[in-house]
Amino acid sequence: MTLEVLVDISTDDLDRVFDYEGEASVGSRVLVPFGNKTLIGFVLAVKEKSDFNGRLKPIIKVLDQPISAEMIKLIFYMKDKFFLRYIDVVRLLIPSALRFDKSASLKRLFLKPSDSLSASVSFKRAVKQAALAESLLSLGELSLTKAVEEYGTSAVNGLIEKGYAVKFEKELLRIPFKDEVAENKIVKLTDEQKKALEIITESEGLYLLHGVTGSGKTEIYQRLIERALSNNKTAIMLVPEISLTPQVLKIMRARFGSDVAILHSGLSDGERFDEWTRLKNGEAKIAVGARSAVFAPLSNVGIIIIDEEHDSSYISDSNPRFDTRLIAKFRAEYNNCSLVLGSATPDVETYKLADEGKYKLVEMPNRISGSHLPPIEIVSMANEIRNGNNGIFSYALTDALKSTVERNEKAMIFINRRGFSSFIMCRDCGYIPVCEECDVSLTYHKDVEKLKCHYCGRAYAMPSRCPKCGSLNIKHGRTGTQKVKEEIEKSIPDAKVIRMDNDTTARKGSHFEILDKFSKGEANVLVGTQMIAKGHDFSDVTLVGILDADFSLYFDDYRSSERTFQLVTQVAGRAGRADKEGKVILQTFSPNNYVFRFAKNYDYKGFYAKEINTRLVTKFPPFSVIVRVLCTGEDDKLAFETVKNIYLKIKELPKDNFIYLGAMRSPINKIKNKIRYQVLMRLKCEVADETIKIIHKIVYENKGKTNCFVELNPQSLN
DNA sequence: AGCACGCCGACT
DNA sequence: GTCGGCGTGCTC
Repeated sequence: MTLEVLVDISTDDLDRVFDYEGEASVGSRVLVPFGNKTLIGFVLAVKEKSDFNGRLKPIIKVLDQPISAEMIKLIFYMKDKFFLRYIDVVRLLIPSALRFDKSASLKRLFLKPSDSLSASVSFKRAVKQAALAESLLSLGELSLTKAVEEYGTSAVNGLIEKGYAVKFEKELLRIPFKDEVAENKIVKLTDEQKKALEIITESEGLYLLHGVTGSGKTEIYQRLIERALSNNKTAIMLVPEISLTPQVLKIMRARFGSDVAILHSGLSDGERFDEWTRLKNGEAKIAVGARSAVFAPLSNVGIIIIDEEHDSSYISDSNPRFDTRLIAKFRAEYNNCSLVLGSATPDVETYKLADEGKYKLVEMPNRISGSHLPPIEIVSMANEIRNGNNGIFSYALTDALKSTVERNEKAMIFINRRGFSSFIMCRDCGYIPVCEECDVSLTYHKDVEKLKCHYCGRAYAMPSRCPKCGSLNIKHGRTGTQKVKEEIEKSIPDAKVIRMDNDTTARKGSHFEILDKFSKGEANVLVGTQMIAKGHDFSDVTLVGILDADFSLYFDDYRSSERTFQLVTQVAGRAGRADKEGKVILQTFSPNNYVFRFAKNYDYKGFYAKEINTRLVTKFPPFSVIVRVLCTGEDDKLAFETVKNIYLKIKELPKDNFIYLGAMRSPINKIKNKIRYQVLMRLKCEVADETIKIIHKIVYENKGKTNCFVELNPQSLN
């Protein structure tokens, strides 16, 4: 038989199948001779006869069959939809262990005591060896890695040399967090939850579950998973990477035990392989994880859930670029099961789909505890300055912090810090310069002392005084967590402040340590960036402070209003769960902005109505598609020639397809010594699909040696 | 991705 | 004369 084999090398030239002679089924992993070396390949199709003009080489051997029929279809779908290389998709589908380990065996080395070892053996001065011998005797065996970790290589080798211990191989699948089990609380559903569940289980389809923080969405998810399992099916549940905390995992383990397999970026290759294998061979039936878990090797999927559906981590913005939600939709359709997107603040684009009836909208507007969402107090920072307060904290927030600490309760202070470019704002009137063409706020570029629009590239002179009120107090800059911590400690000596941001969580696991300290009460004020916004439930947080709420509001992104609304809602939801009422203080220079007006009332629908109208008028997504072709390279001239060619070719397309089309230096025009040019455009929806196809083709044909990539609705335009 | 083939400069 | 630079092309 002739096999169409995809070879495990990621280049454009090799992004096609090669014919081989052999017997293997579709989805097999095979070893093939390629050129003068041997490579791992994947059988994508089988046929009787090859039309290759030459003699076919036979495959060397069939290794296993890691790719299911569904996944084969998914490969073609993703290639077509996201313009990816076949092999890059395959690499998403299989654990990396299958790409290197020749036999990818599940065997691992263990250590066990030999017959000559007994408790009476004396080790004299070899303390470590004695300790190792003791634990071997009491435990019977120890994995080699663990033995080395705890007792050191010399002790392990010493014991083996003396003949007291022997190495042996054993099959083992590691189960992450298997010991971390919380108690499984059986809860009674509220009427609202019952109703939501009823709607979702009525028929297979696409659902948007819009429920406020604390409305009990997790319980709904678990019931849906239970239902799938009892129908002898499997389940996939996706959560944003940062909310994939031990808490979440414990809850799932408590409910479903070892039926759960966890897939996320923190796993080692071995752990990932193990979890993948348990899903593949049916030992585990539920895949829980970040976006890559959407590729879980499950068959007969009964439910797919995406929690915090609006989270930007579901869109991969590098290397293989894809939208997890579309893949989930593909799998749901293939398996004829439901897809449930859950959020308190859905993506505006998703909500529009629900509005149009493409997703069935299920609503849970109330908290299960019956408690209210915490009231949000909006403080005008311009007013504070007028009243003589030039600090980071408003009087109101300082007072609230003091009394929270006095009452022995906890507070969270949230600093908004997205991206690394900054905008300019008048500290007196709140004026923000925007682009005359695009109506998005301008970004300050220190290197050239200019303000730039990231959507059209236009540059403006940096004003020395506010064009609106004439104030000289117009500036940029931001506050870090360190500074905030010091300020609090200075004004409230009793506060025990802990901070959490990229700097303090660089080390693996430090994330959890910080949250643990805060949870146990070793600290009573948590200062942090985005990462404190999600998922963590601390029962006794009664105050949430949001500093600089504007920072993301004027971020140079058409989604900045949406992001800010989501952020404020999410952060506010951290206050006052369980029995204690909480409150939120939001500091801003634009207290009258509609985002805050709607956020104050937790009025998502009101916000949506306003926002979708703005998008319609300004012709931003979902009423257009933004496409960016980014070309980078060390050779300025070459990169410039490339963008120029690509731009001119794109310009030949019907003018009517574009709302905007331009070529320019990228706003940050050099990264790691590589020059960056870009072609930026906004396409009309009706022609977007076909135009994007053509653009990909143009880029492919013209890029030469320049690095080029096409981004759709990019998260950032740096 | 590798690796062979191939055509011009500096060298024991 | 030759060794070797890496540009171009091919891999079923």
